[in-house]
Amino acid sequence: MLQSSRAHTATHIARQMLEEQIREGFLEPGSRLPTEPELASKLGVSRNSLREALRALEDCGLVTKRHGVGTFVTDSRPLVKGGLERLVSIAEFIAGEGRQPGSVLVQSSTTAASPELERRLGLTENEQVAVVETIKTADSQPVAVCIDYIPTAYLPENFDAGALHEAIFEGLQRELGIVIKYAECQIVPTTATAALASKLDVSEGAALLLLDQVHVDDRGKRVFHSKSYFPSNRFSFVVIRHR
Amino acid sequence: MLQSSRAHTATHIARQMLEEQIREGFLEPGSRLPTEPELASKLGVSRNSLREALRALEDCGLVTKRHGVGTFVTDSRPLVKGGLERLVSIAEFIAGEGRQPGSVLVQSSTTAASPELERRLGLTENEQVAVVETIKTADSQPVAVCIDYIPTAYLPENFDAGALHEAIFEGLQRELGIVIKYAECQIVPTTATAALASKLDVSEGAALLLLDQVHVDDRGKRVFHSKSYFPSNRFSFVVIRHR
DNA sequence: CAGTGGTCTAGACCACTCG
DNA sequence: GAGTGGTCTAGACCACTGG
Repeated sequence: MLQSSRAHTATHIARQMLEEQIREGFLEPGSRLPTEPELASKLGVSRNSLREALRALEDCGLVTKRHGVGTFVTDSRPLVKGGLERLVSIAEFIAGEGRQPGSVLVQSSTTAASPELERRLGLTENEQVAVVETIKTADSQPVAVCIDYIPTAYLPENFDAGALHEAIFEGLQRELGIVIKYAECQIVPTTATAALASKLDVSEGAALLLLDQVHVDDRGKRVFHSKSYFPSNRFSFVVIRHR
Repeated sequence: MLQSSRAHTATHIARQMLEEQIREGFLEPGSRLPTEPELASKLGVSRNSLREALRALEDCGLVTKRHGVGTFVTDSRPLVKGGLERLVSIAEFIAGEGRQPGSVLVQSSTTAASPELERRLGLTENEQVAVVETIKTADSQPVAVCIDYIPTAYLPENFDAGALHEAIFEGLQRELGIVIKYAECQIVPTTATAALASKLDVSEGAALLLLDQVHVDDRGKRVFHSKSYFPSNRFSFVVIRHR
């Protein structure tokens, strides 16, 4: 019996075994799984743990439950690409697509927060924010322009916010102990201004996707704001919408 | 003790009581909740049920948990508007914003499925699809153009697919017993063609958001495809992205 | 080390679906 | 009515955090 590096928990064990059997094709798409009590005893876990595992698989779209009927292996292929529900950095996103991520610093400065920023981040008046603008690349090709707005109040004296540009999540955690837990992401279609067009190597007026995000830490504090611009044809974002 | 209409389950009871106390301000933002065993006994439910309730509240962003520390009332305001993770019809979405939804049928016809459609819906060759195009309105103002593609194989002989245009989810369920469970939604920024511009009353080249969706039923079958176009300034979509 | 949330178990009963 | 998933309970132990 293979043991994976970590993940001893009963739920993980059940999830892994089921997922493997489904992905390897031992369980036919469309076929019914054994009943929950049966499966639980077969896998040597409690029914509760099994149910947690099944829930995870259902979230990934691998199985479908029907109350009073049974649990079935989903018979449509996975298909899913992006998965916007998960908050990952652009670099992680690019790496996940099998390409080489890069980041070019365009500018790093400090200005007064706009009223809009004050509202979004819950700042008091007259606060300063560090503004860090970068171009993200995949295999050296520009794929996104990202502008981060970080209140200087959170940063140490004379801290160079530009140093965070390559990996802001990791940087905040390592340098400042701030753990980003989720982002509220507003999805806005827009068109390329001349400035954005030249940075992204698209024509002016081309369709862009703007992800306008407020990042919140594990204490519920809104830590920073970011705007990321993606050309429509160079990235594909997907969300699974449940009824 | 108030009883709400339905929702007797222990989890729902716990969730409601906590949510009420948070929203009414009896629990200060940022304050710590009692420990789970305490809360569970106070609310008269098992710790397991309480934990399910807390998980739901965490998903809504009302509370935040920190392992080994406690559970806290999130201190940022809710802010959330759209919530793209939930699959709701455009009419429901509009009604949820407090406006009057409407639907105008533009055309209803039948054609051969494109290769792209065949791939997305897993069709065999030479299948026919019903194409239903509508303009969705909010308080009589156009806010979206929606085109649905439904394989005729799923429809009864001589069924008028145009009849579904007002409420396709309900129609499919009532007429055909098909229950849509989720959609795989691709998010695509685009610009208005002349045809779309006139229907949406925006200028040509204006930024639009296209939600390109494949709808899947409770058996994992991909039932129909839809494309919905929204002007950027008339709708706002939000996703909560968790790390 | 004490206190917290995270996970697990075994057993019970409820709610839904379908023949 | 038989069989399925949905929910609940009580009690136990594990894993993390912070003083």
